[in-house]
Amino acid sequence: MASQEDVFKKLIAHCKEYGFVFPSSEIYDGLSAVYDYGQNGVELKNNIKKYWWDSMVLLNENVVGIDAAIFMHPTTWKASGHVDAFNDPLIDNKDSKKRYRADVLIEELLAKYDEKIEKEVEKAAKRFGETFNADLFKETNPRVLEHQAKRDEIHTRFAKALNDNNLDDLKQIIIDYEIVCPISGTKNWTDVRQFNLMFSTEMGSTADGSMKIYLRPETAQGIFVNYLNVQKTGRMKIPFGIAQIGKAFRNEIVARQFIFRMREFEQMEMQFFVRPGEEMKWFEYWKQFRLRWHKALGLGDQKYRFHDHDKLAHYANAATDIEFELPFGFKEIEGIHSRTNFDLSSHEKYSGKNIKYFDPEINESYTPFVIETSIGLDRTFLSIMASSYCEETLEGNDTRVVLKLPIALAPVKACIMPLVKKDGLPEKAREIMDELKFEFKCAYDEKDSIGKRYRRQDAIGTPFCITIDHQTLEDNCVTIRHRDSMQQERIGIDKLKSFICDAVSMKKLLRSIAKQ
RNA sequence: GCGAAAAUAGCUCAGUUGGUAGAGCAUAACCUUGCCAAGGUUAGGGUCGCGGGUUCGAGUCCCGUUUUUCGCUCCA
Repeated sequence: MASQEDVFKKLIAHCKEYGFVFPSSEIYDGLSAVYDYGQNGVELKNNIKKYWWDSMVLLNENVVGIDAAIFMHPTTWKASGHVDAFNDPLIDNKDSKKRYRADVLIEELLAKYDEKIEKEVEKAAKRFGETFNADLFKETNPRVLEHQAKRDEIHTRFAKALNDNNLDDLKQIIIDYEIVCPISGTKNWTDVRQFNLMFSTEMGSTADGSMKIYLRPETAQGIFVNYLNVQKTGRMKIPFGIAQIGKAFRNEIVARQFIFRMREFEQMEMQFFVRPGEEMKWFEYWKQFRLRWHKALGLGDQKYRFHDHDKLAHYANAATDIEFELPFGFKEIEGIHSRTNFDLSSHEKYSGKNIKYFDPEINESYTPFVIETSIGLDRTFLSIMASSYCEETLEGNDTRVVLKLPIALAPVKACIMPLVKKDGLPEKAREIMDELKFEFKCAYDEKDSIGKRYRRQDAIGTPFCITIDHQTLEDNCVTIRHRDSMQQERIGIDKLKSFICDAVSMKKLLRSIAKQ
């Protein structure tokens, strides 16, 4: 039996070979952990987006959408805590494989010199008794002066390195003063690296007039800073939600596992604003709603599980992940967080603007609490691809690779093929295609044997193949061949459109989410 | 980031002690067959990931580098 690892490798190869996912800038050797979606990938991705968007915005009358810019005012990220939380110079010890803040290591060294000086002072104090003048001692004792000189020397270099943001100098200090790892006791250090997960760039073209801005590391803040705009212009009453789909960027130190962790990725987020004290009720509601969304895809209920967080982030008072079983184990696909009023309060503080909501029902003004549902689009894409990829052995030891994608999400819904490339069959096939192409994505194929053409469509997950044969010209019926069962049925051309429209519609999925 | 492995045509791979880059599949054209892939003829496609070095000569040996996969680490 093929190991899970092999399955994953095959899936990656399949994604490339059939135009789902390509490595970015491949002709230049690629760019680490950045991928492009191909002709089939983009269709699948767009369908996932539509499924999510419709489930949020159509099924919930108190949820509306926005599309905020990727660039935001830099203070946004101070308020959200992103700037302070992750802006440290880090260094790894290669032996213990432990990571330290370089500035903290140096500060500890300075503290050691302070300790040494204090010890000298204490010793002297004991010797001289009450007549001891500590300040005078510090200024004159050669050992203290030596320590002090060394300390000052380190401190000066340290301050300069920090001021210049010079990581090489920081490392040089660690090397020059022989700082060792507290665990391994060795001096085998990596270079010092700035560990800021946010990508930054300059806005404004003149050197002195420019401003450092960030590519958003999450889409949520675009919703928070707009919540009052939406509430007022949309006459929204709490509880209400704002949905958004968009790119976010994180400069991950280690980004791996294909499109599971990328530096540029897409999120589908909804922030739901509730009355303080009612957040747990809504947290539970959205947990169940979101799980129904996943399960409606029919990938297998046993592949999902909740994972509650023990350690909560600085903004949350409850958090759970929806995990999905990928070839490399159960992994987080979606997070559902009770974010309290951390973000809104913080934006209120930093902006100085009053963004409280006046609740007419209880005649009170308050900062709403927030329940967030945040799903990774690329991870969802991967989970769907991984569980749809299927190698089948058929009669006669024949094999086929088939992508059993949820029909509503398939990139191509139908492939129209004339049985032979003559006798007017191609013309008839084109005629049918010209009618269907207004309804859904169709493909046309007349090359190679019919069996070969079926296999090609199986590989990209096309649910229906429509074959036009000689009999079609007489009775106006075609053969529909089903992807999963490989069964065929005859159907009148006049019924074709409604048959496929019905089968590929997202309505069935949406209905099963709506009814509890 | 550390450690290990890998990189040759779109895909899967072969390439001997260093001696003129190959196969199958795929792609395109034409012919043939016609309901579950792999009939015939022909064509296109590779400075062997990239850069150095050793050598008369490097896909092959050495060094560096990039990318990918795995383990550890990290993941607001």
